[in-house]
Amino acid sequence: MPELPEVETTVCGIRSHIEQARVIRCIVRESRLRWPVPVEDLASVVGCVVEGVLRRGKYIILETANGSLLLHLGMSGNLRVLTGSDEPVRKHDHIEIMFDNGAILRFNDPRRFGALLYTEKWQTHSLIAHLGPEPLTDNFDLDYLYAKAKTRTSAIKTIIMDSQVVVGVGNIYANEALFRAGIRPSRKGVNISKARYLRLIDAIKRVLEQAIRQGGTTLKDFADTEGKPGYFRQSLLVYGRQGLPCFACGGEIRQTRIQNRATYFCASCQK
DNA sequence: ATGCGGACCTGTTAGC
DNA sequence: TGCTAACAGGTCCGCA
Repeated sequence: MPELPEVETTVCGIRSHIEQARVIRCIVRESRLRWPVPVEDLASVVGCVVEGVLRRGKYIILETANGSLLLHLGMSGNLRVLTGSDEPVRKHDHIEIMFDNGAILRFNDPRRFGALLYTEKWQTHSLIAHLGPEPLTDNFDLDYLYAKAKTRTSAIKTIIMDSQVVVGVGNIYANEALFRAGIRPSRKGVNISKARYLRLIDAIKRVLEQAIRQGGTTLKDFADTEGKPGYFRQSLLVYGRQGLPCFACGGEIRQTRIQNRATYFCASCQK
């Protein structure tokens, strides 16, 4: 489900409710997520104040003085904030984190590709330590990406979806950014000029920023922390549009597979 | 060191 | 209508 904009939307949605609130209880109904939820370790943060709600790549971090919770939404995960009257527990509501101000964080994840982990120091955690730069910072620039891509033999789409190269670019936004940059997803990264990498970096930043402004992309079931969908779907130019006319030239959008992921492009606009 | 396929899951949809 | 297969927003791991 979630790529960077959806995770960012989620983080912004929960922050005002739980920052500076104290964790009073964690309920784990289903511990079989991507990795077993370390129920014992979660006790470390009970009684602690959430001092920061951060995002690194697609990981959500709840920071306390006694360690942090690391949350990943996987493909189908969703976080809701409950405040008032409780809503009934539904299928796949696996985890609940309760706070002293009455707020409840409820994690729902049908496919269970998501994760909840505890770490004393998230910055050096093995899942975080080797991540590439954040795409919306100045660290993600032409010199960096050009140098990085030159060492790779794979398609540019594969390269920008590699979280060791840059975090947060999932399948939807990789397709969208490559269309906006006029680059064929299958083109080898080594065969792209500096000028075109500049367009690509610009396109990645623009598409992610726009998606964040619109609350992410709801294809089927993404919802923000209040249960509302994201509206970037209406701004998708190629994703899911196979057989339909290209918005730029009228040609037919084609679908193929790269790294076994659905890939969409316009053969005349993207070379 | 990089690249690829498989693995982890459930739910929805397309096809017969 | 009903069964089956394919596919879905992610990404780690093991092997070549």
